[in-house]
Amino acid sequence: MARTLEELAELAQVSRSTVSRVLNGGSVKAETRARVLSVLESTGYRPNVAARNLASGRSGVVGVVMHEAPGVLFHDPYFSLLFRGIGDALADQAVGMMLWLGNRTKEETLSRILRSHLDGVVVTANNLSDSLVDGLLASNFPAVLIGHRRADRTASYVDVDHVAAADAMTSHLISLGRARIGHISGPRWTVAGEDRHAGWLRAMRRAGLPTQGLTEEGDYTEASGYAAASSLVGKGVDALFCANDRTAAGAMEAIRHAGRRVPDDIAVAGFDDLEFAARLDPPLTTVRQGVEDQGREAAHTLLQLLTDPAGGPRRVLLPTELVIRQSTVGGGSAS
Amino acid sequence: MARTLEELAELAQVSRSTVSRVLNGGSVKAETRARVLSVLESTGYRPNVAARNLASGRSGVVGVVMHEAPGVLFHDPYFSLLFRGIGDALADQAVGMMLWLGNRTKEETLSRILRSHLDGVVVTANNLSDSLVDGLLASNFPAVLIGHRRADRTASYVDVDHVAAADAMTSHLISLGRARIGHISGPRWTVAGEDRHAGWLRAMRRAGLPTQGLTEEGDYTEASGYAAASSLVGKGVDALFCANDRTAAGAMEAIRHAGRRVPDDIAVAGFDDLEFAARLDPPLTTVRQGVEDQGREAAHTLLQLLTDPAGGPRRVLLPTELVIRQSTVGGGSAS
DNA sequence: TTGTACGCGTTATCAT
DNA sequence: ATGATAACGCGTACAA
Repeated sequence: MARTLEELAELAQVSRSTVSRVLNGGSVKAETRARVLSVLESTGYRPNVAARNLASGRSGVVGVVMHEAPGVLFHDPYFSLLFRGIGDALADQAVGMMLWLGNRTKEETLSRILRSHLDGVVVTANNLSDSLVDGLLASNFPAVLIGHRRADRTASYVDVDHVAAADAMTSHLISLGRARIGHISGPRWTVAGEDRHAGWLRAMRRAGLPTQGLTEEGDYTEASGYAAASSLVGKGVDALFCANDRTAAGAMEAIRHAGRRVPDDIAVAGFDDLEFAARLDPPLTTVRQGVEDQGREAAHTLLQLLTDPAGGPRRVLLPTELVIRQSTVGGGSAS
Repeated sequence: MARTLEELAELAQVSRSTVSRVLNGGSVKAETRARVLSVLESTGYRPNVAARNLASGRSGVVGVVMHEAPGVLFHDPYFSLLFRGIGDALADQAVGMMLWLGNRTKEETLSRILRSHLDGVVVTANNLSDSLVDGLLASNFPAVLIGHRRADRTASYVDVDHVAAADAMTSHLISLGRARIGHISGPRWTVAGEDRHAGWLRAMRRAGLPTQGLTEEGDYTEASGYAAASSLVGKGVDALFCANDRTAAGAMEAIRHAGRRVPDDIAVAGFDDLEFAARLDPPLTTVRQGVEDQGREAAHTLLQLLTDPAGGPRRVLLPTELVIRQSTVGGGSAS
C-alpha cells in the first residue's frame, strides 16, 4: 500500500521523478515505464491531490455555475442531467466542484467566484446576453459555457448545433410533403429560442416555403405551446415544429381540442427527447440531444483547458439525432 | 496584494508563524494581533487552500451523496433546496464538494468514495435502511446524515423531529374538536413515513381517540393521496393529517370529488410547506421545515466534525413550525 | 508570546 | 532517459 511517490520509487528501483513522469506522461524508457506501471497497479496508488495542487499552483476545485431560479433549476430535467454529467466527470478525475446556484445576485456571485481561487468554471447560460458570463469572460477566467454561443471566438463552449438540428427536423417535415409548417419558438432572447427558429427559417426558405405569420413565440412551457398552437391551427398549418418537447405536448393538446388529428391533419415535432416524449399519444418525433453528455463533455473540456491553456478556446459541438416517431409519420394510431 | 503568509509577516513585522496563529486562533498578544489583522484586512489576503490542505493532511473536498433516481432527485423540491443549502455553506467556507448522485450502483459509489480522499460526506438517505449509509458508517468515514435516524448513537445527523411535529399537528386538529382524524402516511420504510405516523399515533392515543382503521399508507404522491383519502372518507373521518403537502393536495381533491367540503366537513393538514401549499384552495395548513437550512446545517456540522473529530457524533434537530391556514380553521372560504 | 526549522507529497528545473 | 534538488505555502513541534 504505497502512499507516496517516494515509496513507489523505491519499489520500482527508480527515482521519484521517473515515477512522476510516467504518471504525467513524460518521456520514459518503455521498459522502465512498464516496471513502474506494474508497481503502480499492484499498490493501488492514488496521488495526493493537495500536494499535486500545491506544486502545480492549482486549487483542485472548479466552479459550476447555474444561475437560475430554483423552480427552473430543479423542475427542468435539462439541468438535472447536466448536473449528473458534470458531477460524474469531475468525480472521475478526482476534482472537486463548487456550486453557484443563484443564491445571490449575479454581481455578488461573480465577485465571489473571482476571489475563490477556483481553477475554472463551467457555466450554463441560456440567454443570449448574461452579465455573469460577460464578467467572467472579461476577467479572462478559464470558463466553459454550456448552451451559450457568442459572436466572438474567444470563449470555450459546449453545445449542440441548434440551427442544424432544427433545419434537419424541418426538412424532415418538408420531406413528408408538408408545406405550411409553423414554428413555436422559445423566447427569442435565449440561444435555443433564437437558433432553432433560425434553423426552421433556413430550411423553409431553402425549400421555397412560406414563413410569414407562421411563427409564434413561446416560453418552453406546455401552456405556451397550447396557446401558440391554437393560434397557428387557425392559420391552416399542416405541421408544427416546436422549440421543445413540453411545448409540443401542449401543442398536441390544442390540436386535439381543435378537432384535428396528429399527424394526419397536423404533424408535430419537438426538441430534447425527454423521457415523456416517447409516451405521448402519439409518440413524439423529436431531436435527441445528449444533455448528460454535454455536461460530461463540458467538464472534460474545462480540464483540458486548464491542462493546456495555450491551446486556445475550445468549441465543442455535440451531435444530435432525429428521433422519428408517430407524431409525424403516422403509423396506424387510432387516435 | 500580499499572497503568502511570508509577505504578510514582513508587512506586519512579525514571523510567518504569528500570522498563522492569528489566522487559526493561536495565542497572540492583543497588540500584535491587531497589527496583523489590519494588514490582513488591507491586503485582502486569501489563504492558499492547497497548501493548507497539504500541511494539515486534508483534501479540502467533501462528498455530497444523494443516491436517488434522477426523477426523484430533481423533481422533488426537497433535494433542490438541500442542494442549495449545502452548496452555499460549503462555498462560503471555500471547501469543494464532489457529487455522488446515483450514477452507479451503491456498492460502486461506496468503494469510490472510500478511495476518493474525501475529508467526509454529507448523505441524504430517507430510507430506514440503506446499504450505502451502512457501509459508510461501518468504515468510520466522517459522515453527516440528513433525514436519517439510527437506533445507535454513533452517527452524526441533521434532521427535524418528525414525531414531535406530527404530534403537534395532530394535536392542533384535536384542539379544533376533530375526533376521527385519519392519517395518510408515507411509505413505512422511510424515516419520515414511519416517524410522522408515530407522531400521529402518539397524539391520538394521548387524547384517547380511535386510530383503528384510520391509517392508509401512501407514497408521497398526489395520486396516492387521492386514493387513500377516497378510502378514508368512507370511514367517516372529520380530519386528515397527510404525510406531506403533495399527498394533502391529492386528498383535498378526493374530498371535493366525494362532495365534502374542506375544512367544514373534513379538515386537511400536510407537511413540508412547499411553495404551492399556500396557493391551494383552501390554503393548506402544514408543517414548515426549513430544508435549505437543513442542508446548510449539515455542511456546517460536517466541517465541525472534521475540525474537531474528538467531539464525538453531532446530532442536530432543527425546529419545525406549524403553519395554520384555512384548510383546518375555515375562514369564510366559499368553496 | 514569538520565532526557527522542518515536513507535507508533488511538480518542475536542472544536471548528468 | 534518468536522478538530484529546489520550490509550492502552510501548520506546528520545539526552542527561545
